[in-house]
Amino acid sequence: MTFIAAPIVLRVVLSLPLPRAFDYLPPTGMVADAGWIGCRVRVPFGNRERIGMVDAIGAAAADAPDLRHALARLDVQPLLHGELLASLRWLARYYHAPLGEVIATALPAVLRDGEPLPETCVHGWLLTEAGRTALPAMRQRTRTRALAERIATTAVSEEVLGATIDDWRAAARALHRRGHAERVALAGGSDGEIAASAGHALNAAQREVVAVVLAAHDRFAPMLLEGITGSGKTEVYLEAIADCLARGKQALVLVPEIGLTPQMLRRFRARLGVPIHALHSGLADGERARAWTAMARGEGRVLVGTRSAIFTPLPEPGLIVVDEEHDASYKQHEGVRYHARDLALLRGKALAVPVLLGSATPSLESLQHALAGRYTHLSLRQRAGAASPPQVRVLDVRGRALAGGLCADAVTAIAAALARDEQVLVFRNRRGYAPVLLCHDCGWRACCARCDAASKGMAMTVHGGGRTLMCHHCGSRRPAPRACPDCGGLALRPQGQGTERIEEVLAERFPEALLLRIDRSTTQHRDALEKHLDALGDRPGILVGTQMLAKGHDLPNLTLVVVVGVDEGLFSADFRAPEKLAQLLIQVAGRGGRAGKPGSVLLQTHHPEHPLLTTLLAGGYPAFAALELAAREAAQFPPYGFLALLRAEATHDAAVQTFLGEARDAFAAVAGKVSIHGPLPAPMPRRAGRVRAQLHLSCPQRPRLQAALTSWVPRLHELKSARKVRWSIDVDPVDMY
DNA sequence: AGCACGCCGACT
DNA sequence: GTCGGCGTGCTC
Repeated sequence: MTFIAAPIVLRVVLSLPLPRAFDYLPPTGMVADAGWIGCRVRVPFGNRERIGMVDAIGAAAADAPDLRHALARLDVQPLLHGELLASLRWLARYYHAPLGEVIATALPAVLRDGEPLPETCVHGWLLTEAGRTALPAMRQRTRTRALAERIATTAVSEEVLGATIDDWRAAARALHRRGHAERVALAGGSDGEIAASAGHALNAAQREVVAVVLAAHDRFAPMLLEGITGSGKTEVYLEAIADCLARGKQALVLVPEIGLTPQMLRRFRARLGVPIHALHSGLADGERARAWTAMARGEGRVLVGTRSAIFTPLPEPGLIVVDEEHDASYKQHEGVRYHARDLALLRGKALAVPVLLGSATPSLESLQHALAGRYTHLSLRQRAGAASPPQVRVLDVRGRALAGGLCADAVTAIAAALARDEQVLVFRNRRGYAPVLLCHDCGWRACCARCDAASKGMAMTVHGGGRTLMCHHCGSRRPAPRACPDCGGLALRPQGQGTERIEEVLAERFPEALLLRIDRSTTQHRDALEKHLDALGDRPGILVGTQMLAKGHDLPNLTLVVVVGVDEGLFSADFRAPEKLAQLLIQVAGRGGRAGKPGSVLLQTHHPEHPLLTTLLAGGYPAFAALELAAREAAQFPPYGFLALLRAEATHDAAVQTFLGEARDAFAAVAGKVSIHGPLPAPMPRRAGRVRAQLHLSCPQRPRLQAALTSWVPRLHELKSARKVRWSIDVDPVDMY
């Protein structure tokens, strides 16, 4: 009897849109064991080489093709292991993305490309013997002298220098040239240069919240901290992190893209007295890898980062904080469409640590968990400072003349503010909403009869050059009316029309005023935004902008906010539009009126009596949220139902239709109780020449939706028509389009 | 995703 | 007579 042992092979995942692994023999002369799992390997792939990750080891399948050898093992110790690897596997299953793509998304670029772990030791600067001799003769009051004095007796880390001396690098170079200073390696993580400072004195409410947070350590404890603007949420985070550090644990802090500012990092550093590692899109690849590695080695104790920071290893986990947890930037909008806040909860559970979600305007998902008792619900309702809340006024624009989208009262108010040498923000709530048909005379808007009956309240959007109305939830169509069915007027127009000319109109009306436009095209990055706003300072002027202006950066001289496009949030094809509108209004209102000057907010609308508006104004966000949650429940929208989208995009409409049609046919076999709608055209064409459409899946039970997706997605990969389109699955979509 | 192989139009 | 269009198929 012959006994042939099947060779032990490496099951390797690669960064490919293929839902499978590839088998390789270990590099020549090596034997694979379980210790290889989570290590990177270089493998031949076709006629190229790629970096992959060992997902598993096992016996070669009997029908295996001729296997090739991996070329090299790149990690002695697994790069990914334990909780993080398990969480990534979960993520791949939940979002129905190939594990290789998930890993490529999770790893810093440098590591994904196969580079070794970077050096993480901290560098500092120290005066040389010659430098110490020369010090007394150095010119007083120069940066160079200040630096020399700082580093005369002990080395100071570059991080601390950066935080305390402006432009220290030039000074260091100057000293180095003369042989007066040298760069030295400090023991990793042992940067004792900054002393932790005591926190601000907390008020009673903050103390109470902190006590609850501190009591919840060493176990999974999801907490929602609902704190109005200026109530001191950050102080609570800092107390919790300080406590976490005192217990010898690491803390991970997620912030929205706009929220990670140098000021914020300085504040953390000063309060906590340890180096703060930062991770955000503005960082060079090498720096990102260094921060990741420092945390992985346990040298880094606190990491503050944006969305992708949720993939940082935490060998000594103590706490995860998600600031502004409702922020849409936590959801990835391409590739693996994960939600960092949801992953924070997943990891917190796996790591058995508290997860602190904070927001002035929590997402309805998180709020619902808190109200149902699944999250500890904490609130801070008083402003720490003395600023009084702004006065909000609704401007009914029905039948009123609009110039570039602004009504006369708004223009008058702007003129008055400018006359007082104050600043004005004209905020456009235009986030790519599809145009809903609206009667300017009476406020009537086109609604889907079918979906309205199901209490979904879906607005219909204008298609076919204004001739057709379409519901983007159920797909039904009907011709657009010529006259308003309610008032018989002829002022039907797509909402939002006309606001494109806001700046022109403002420039004509206020030729003397400083006019600053802030949007994606003028302000690519938040640094540019900060610079624009710094340059503006306190000078009187008008800011025109969208989302970007809603938060951050104090503008003490801003006293008037005019909001245009409120109706887009009230009536939209996106069921999340009201929630986003309410969050924006609260945030924008928070921008006006500081330092004793009362602010005012003007809301232009055709629906001054809309319950969402009146509830928001009378009862604030909590009252609004209660109302909106009830509507979501009636319509079985999240968080009471669960959604997934199959998105497809191509240059030819036929390719998209064919693919989605076949996908829909394939779905019939796996549907169970999951409903499917579509193909629905995406109402906002992203780029000319490309067509986008999607299938909507929904189900009141998450497991059923997941089960259907699990059987369905592999079939999608096999569809021939799939190769002619770009497609992706979006589980728990945030933006419907 | 890349990349190769494979059959049909305008060019040195 | 070739260069090259992107359709289809594969990658351990």
